[in-house]
Amino acid sequence: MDQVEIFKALSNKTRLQILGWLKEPELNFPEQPNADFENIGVCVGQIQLKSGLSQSTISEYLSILQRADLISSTRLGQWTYYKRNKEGLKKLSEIINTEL
Amino acid sequence: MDQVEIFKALSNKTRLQILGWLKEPELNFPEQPNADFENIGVCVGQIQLKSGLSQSTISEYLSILQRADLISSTRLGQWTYYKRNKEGLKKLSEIINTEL
DNA sequence: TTGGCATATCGGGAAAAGTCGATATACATT
DNA sequence: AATGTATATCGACTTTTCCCGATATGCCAA
Repeated sequence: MDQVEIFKALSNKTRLQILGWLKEPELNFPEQPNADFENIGVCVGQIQLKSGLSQSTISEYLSILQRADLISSTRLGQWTYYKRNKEGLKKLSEIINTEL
Repeated sequence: MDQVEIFKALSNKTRLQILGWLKEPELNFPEQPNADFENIGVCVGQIQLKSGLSQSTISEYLSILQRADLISSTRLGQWTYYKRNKEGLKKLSEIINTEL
């Protein structure tokens, strides 16, 4: 994954917020039946609702974050759940500490 | 400083390279008379030369990085020297570790 | 198998970023 | 004061990003 793409993914207010929300899903999203926040994540609809942006925009933003390895997704039935990707975030932290 | 602006500053290949070069100036730039790399930094002309981009572009890139608190500048005579800003980089690392 | 949701993808218009050459400014030397 | 050199700013053009509505796809229930 290109480093520039990681920073591009982070250079948007809404996308940064999404990552922040996913860090503490219990605080930022309503209770979810049949899907543990920690293991599975938060579904697209909830994230969209919270963001106030259109469905298509949020879907695209999530895929940008995923391509940058900052989040990962799980499909369950008709829902897609997204959660933080700890490895990707750790790698980013290392880039900053060792290369910049 | 807005977090988004920090990530925008980093979402460009050349600007990332500049930060990398400034991390180890002795390895990346020729000897400089009258200006210690550690204390004062590297002058704009050397950075431009190494980047291959135009003078105006590099001047602007350096000011983008400076506005994001990632580098700082010192004017000495007709030269402006830029160096890494450790505090800003540390703050960035903390943002990633605590907010994302 | 038809209809209804949830999500993804497509096409596009507006705004921002990338990058340049030309010009301005600031300082140093003669 | 005039010239030369280093850097900054301006104006313009091209490319990319933002964000939307419309449409497609995938899955489930009746």
